[in-house]
Amino acid sequence: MTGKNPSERKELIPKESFSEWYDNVLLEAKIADDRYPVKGFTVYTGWGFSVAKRIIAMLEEGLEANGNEPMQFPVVIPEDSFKKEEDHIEGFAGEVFWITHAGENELDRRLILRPTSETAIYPMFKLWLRSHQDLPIKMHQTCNVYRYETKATRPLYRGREFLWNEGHTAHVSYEDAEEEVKAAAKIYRSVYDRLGLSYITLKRPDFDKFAGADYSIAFDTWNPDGKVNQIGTVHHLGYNFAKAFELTYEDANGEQAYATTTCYGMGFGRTLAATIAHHGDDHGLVLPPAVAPKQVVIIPILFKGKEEQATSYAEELYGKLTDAGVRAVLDDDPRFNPGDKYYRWEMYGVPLRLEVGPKEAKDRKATLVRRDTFEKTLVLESELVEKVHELFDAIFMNLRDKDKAKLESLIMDAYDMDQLRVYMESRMIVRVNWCGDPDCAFNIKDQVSGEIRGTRWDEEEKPTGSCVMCGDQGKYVAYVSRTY
RNA sequence: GGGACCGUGGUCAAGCUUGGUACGAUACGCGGUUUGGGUCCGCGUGAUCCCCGGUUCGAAUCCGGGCGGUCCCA
Repeated sequence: MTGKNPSERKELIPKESFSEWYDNVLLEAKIADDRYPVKGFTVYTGWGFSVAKRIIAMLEEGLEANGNEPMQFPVVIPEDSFKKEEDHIEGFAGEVFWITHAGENELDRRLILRPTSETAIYPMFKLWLRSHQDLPIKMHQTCNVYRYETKATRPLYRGREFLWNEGHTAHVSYEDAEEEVKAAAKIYRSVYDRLGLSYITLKRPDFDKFAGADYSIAFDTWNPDGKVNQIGTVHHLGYNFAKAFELTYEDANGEQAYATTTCYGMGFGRTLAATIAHHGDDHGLVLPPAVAPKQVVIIPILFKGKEEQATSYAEELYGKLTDAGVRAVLDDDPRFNPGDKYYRWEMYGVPLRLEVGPKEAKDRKATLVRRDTFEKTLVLESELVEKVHELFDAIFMNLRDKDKAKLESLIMDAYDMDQLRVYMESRMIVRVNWCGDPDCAFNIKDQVSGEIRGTRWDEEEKPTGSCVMCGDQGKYVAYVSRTY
């Protein structure tokens, strides 16, 4: 695409070339701009952040319905708080940003930029917690966290600063916390479901759980490049943090007892990336109507001398849709041709295009074009709003169903290492029998280009043979994949 | 951690071997023309060729060092 031939328009980048496609879409659809002059830090731009905000709102609404209060904790954490829980330090120490100076002076007490907020939150929980009547404590916050990633960074998938929502809760009993884990998982799933994203819910193997957790649940979703994208995690922290931070309360019998805690996080960059990467096509984004900043774009087709009919009719329809609560935009810019506008709004992934020309104006009709299938429907003005909503539903269901079918087509079963290797080479998500021995997991990681991500959490899968690695009795059905 | 590649207008780029301050496209702005799938034409804006040093009359180009970025493998 050197543009040597001026008559040749910019070619669309096929989605098969995912990397190139993705970089192009981020910029063209104003999702994010990766040219910020610090590696691993990305600017969210207008369209992308508008979508992100809608995802954030969905999640926050769910969490608050669950009783999580919204809060905002500071971004800095003192060194001594950060170092209270051993496993936690070990897991994160290598990737924290330190604040060591203020002005010209070295700080007596060094600070870190939160890589996650447990160690910021628990000292406050300790102050707030006196009796069992104070429990549960449930909060959430949407904020940026900082991790000095050493692996290759990629906009929205892996940055050194990323936007997420984290929930933190403290409970009377281990079982209560376990219920909270389930509740959080349900809220997360409902967000992914509304985005039409398919995913697998895995319990991470012990060697890959959150630093300081009893166990970790993760939502892994497919990606066109064959890696899986972890879009959310929920952790039962047992008593690990409660003991380290002395989260105690007086129980009903007047005895001091330790609370038990959970935490969970959803990365909005990755969730947004999944939405883009799953549903997008050669023409650009395809957004689920629920999160599209604009749901319908109205394009008047103007003929010389007849502009007025199309324009005023288009304005009328715009008002009608807006009144009905549809997020519509009227693109009546006279400088561009309809074709130019079609390409542009397709790149933005607007679910429906409404074309109104002299024909429609005369007949009081409208032509609706679906972004996902490009299918055209001619509707009467009187049934426009109703039809628009029907099409939104149809688009959503189509995206969701295609997504599900895609995930299913990527999951393969392998019964020996050769088979596993072959499937990994073709970038599948592979189900294997596993004895549960971490050594076998490490050997698998060593021998193929993927790793054990975990076992199904939401449903039980019974092993069907011997461990793919060592040949001993299989105890679990594990999922192996490439990863970000 | 190991390896490969790359830094030239906002973006994509030619030029680099064989040194002479940069071909284009796209984007953006203005004017006109057109408008049911990227209309065409004209004019214009926009580049310390990543940085520092060296060689040279002269460096985007050659040499040394640095910084930044991308990708692949563990």
